[in-house]
Amino acid sequence: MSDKPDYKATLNMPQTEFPMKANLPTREPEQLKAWEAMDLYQTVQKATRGRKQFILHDGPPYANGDIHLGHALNKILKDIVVKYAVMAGYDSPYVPGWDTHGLPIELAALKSGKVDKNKVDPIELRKLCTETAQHWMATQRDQFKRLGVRGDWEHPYLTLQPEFEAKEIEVFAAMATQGHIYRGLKPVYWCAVDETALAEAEIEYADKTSFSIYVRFPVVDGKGKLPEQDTYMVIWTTTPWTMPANLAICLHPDVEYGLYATEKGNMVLAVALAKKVFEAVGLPEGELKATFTGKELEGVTYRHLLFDRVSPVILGDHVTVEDGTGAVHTAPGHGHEDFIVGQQYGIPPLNPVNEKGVFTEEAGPFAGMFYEKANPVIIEALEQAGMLLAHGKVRHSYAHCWRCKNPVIYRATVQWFAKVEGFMDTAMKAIDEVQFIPEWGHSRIHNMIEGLADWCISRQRSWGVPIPILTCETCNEPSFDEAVFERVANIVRKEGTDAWWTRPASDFFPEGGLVCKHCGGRHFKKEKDILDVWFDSGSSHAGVLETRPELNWPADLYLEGSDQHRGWFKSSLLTSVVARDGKPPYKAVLTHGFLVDEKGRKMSKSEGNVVDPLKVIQQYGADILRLWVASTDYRSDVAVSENIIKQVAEAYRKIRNTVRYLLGNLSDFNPVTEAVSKDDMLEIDRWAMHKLQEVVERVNKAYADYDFHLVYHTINNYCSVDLSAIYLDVLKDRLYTSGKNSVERRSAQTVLYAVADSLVRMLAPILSFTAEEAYGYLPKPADAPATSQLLSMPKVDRAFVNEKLGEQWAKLLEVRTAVQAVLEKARADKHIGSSQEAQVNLYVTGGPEGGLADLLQAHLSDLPGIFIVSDVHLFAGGQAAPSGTYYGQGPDDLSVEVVRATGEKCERCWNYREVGVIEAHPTLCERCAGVVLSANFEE
RNA sequence: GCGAGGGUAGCUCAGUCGGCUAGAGCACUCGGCUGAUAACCGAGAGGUCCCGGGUUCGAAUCCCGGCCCUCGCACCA
Repeated sequence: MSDKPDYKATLNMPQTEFPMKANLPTREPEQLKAWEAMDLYQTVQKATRGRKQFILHDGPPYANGDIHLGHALNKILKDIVVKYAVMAGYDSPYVPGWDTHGLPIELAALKSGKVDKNKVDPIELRKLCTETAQHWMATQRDQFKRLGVRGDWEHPYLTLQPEFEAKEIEVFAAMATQGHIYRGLKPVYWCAVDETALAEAEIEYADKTSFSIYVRFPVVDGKGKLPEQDTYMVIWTTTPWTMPANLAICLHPDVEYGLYATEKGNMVLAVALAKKVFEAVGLPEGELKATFTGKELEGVTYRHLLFDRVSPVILGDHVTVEDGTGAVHTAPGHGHEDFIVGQQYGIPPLNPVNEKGVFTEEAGPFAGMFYEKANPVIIEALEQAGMLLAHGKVRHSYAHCWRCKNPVIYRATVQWFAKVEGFMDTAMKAIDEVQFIPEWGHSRIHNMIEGLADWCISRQRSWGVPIPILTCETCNEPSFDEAVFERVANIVRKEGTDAWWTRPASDFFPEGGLVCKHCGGRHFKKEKDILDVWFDSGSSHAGVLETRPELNWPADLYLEGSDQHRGWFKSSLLTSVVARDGKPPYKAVLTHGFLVDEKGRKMSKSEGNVVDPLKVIQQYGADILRLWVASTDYRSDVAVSENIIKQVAEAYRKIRNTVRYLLGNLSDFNPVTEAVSKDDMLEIDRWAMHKLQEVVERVNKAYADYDFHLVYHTINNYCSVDLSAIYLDVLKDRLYTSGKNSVERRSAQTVLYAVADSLVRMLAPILSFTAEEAYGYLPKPADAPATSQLLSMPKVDRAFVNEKLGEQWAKLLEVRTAVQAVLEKARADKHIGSSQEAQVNLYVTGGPEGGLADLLQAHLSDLPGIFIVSDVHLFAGGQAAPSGTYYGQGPDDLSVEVVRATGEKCERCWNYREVGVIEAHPTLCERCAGVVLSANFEE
């Protein structure tokens, strides 16, 4: 031994290669490669085969564009659920999917310029669409993988896969053969310039100047309420060209209508609007002769003078008294509400406008005119017929085609529908079996289905699954022949849906040909429309759960944003209850909210508050994004901003450092051979084990309840308070200065190992990268799995649950807090610096048996360690009160005094003690000298 | 307009059979340590529990009425 012994070298300082700096953006991709190399997904699947299943069925995102934060939120939540399920003992396969058909992809393909929009062959276009969809699917797949999401990425499901399409056709067939599919007229947005129907998504609103006309219709049958001479219903409209299609006038049942005598006859209009209307038509306000509710006027009829047609007055809740006359011109062929209310009264839509926007013969004198050009002509005709009260111009918001920017019209066209009425009750009954999380999801979807109109499932496009209907060329009646559907499904299963376009209709005939049930015709044509993409994704429960051997129908869980109550949850439910015997496709539905910024505003490019997940990954790492997801209560809206991400990154560092410190103190610990049994543990270590059980219990419950933010907060608090600020701080002296193999040190390490091991497990579903990294540094038994993701969740070890111990230590920690307050006073005056420079005197008057005095007395030898001071003196039984400069009150009647510690600073443990008791080590306290001596002896 | 959900420190969240002075972590400020060191420990400051009524001895919590935000629907004749 040299003259200047290096006592620091005799300490057991933490040692670990686990880096403090996470450097996630570079480390994570390496981890991903390692997972790829070990085929993580299949490895987990193999290891969990045969267990009880928990199937989360992935809702397919639309394969169009890079992922945004909403995607990331959704996929990370799913990943947490699935990883927890596996760790909780289930076989939980995860097959991700994509929605690959539909308009946005078709438009993107058209926009690519590789095909001529006006003369493109459907097959050519569909090929291009396939490429577009595949491209984005691959892009998104890589981005999802980068998030650390574990799934069967090599075998995802796509709605364009033949097997999926065949199943979808079978679902359609089931609906059709049960009589739930029909063909009908429905007004859709129509661009007369592009000559195509437009989806809602292709509409944009812009200001437009329109005509504004007031029109009167003479009453024919007043139903005993209205006079039939010189009496008129008065309406207002901004679209004169829809007058030829007028088939009704709609009133609100509860609005008050007045019969006004004017110089132009008796007029019926809403009382609330009378003043405005008379002003607008330039008449003195008429004399109010009688009033009626709308309801009382139902069934009154009036004459359309341009077409000599008698039509009814009907009722509708959509009527308001904000504009117009309170009596709404109703043309079921040209308006959505008009169509619906018309349906209720059995008034079929009249559409005298062709696909070019030109009036047909049905429009009589206006036939051949472009609808917009007809406006002034019609106004003139109304004037001639004595119907026009006034005309002017108005500027208002109006729907335009997003591609050609021209105003669009509503136009009734032939569409295919699912008759929801036929299975609405079944659907509502089915959801009673479903668990909704949060619970309000049930009423939300219930209300939605209750008010559901028929589902328009046809689209006049090429990129999708065809409606597999053959129509008789002779009588134009559709065939619902089961054998045809079966044939289509079988061919599609082999060749994909291109076959519908490439093969002749006769290829889909059953053996022996097809005969029209109505006219006996033998020639059929193929339906040209395709199915709504919601029908695609709505069939995924059949197309995926029933076709993959590792999955099963129904799913245990669907997990999507709350907008999917109206979307995927609904469409899946509707197809399922029809095609699968009234059963819902899911046992539980979990929803998350939407992304907003710190102020609660939705994310939008124009607001500049959009957070890009790819950038967050680049800057902070996927684990930060994952931790952010876990930190939020996702059931309501989820706030995110640069600032919030930064804060999560801070919390991450705390957790990481805690884990690092644990690992550092376990570098020389073998949990198999060196663990200390419970009975040999120090009391504070048993208390730490007790606290760990509490945390494990709370975390398990939080996971099971999908309360991931409680997992986050529990672990965060645990790391900061119980571990870092209390237990680990107290432990330092013992870990560093005790003999390497002493029971004191091994006892602490036994706890630290349990804590580190549990933390890795509890964190694995959330901080998948970091948990895996830490797992690599954790001492492990020989049979430990190759990945942290195959560990089980820690279970509460009842042997360590000790409520009494918990209470006692809660009290001791209260005393500790009081001591720290007094230490702080002494420190503020520079009386002490390190707390080890202090001695603490505790004054307490005995109190009841088992009271504070007893508690302190029993733990007297532990107290210096707990307070991290050099000495503690206890004065129980009413001895002298504190007389020093630094004192304060503790719990009960405890007084705390801080004085400078006596003795000298031990060079090794820095406590103030009597040093030099053992001559060989004149600067060490007796304990340290002993440790050093026996260490030398061992060597 | 209708339906659903939400509003507690700067941030993320606890807190309901109504009950101590509304809590935690982080961030912030100040201090300590220098044997977890781009760490660690301590202390402090920080709140009109969205607003206004009501019930009650007592309301973040229950009731009524507003405001704001989010999702969905409807409307824009």
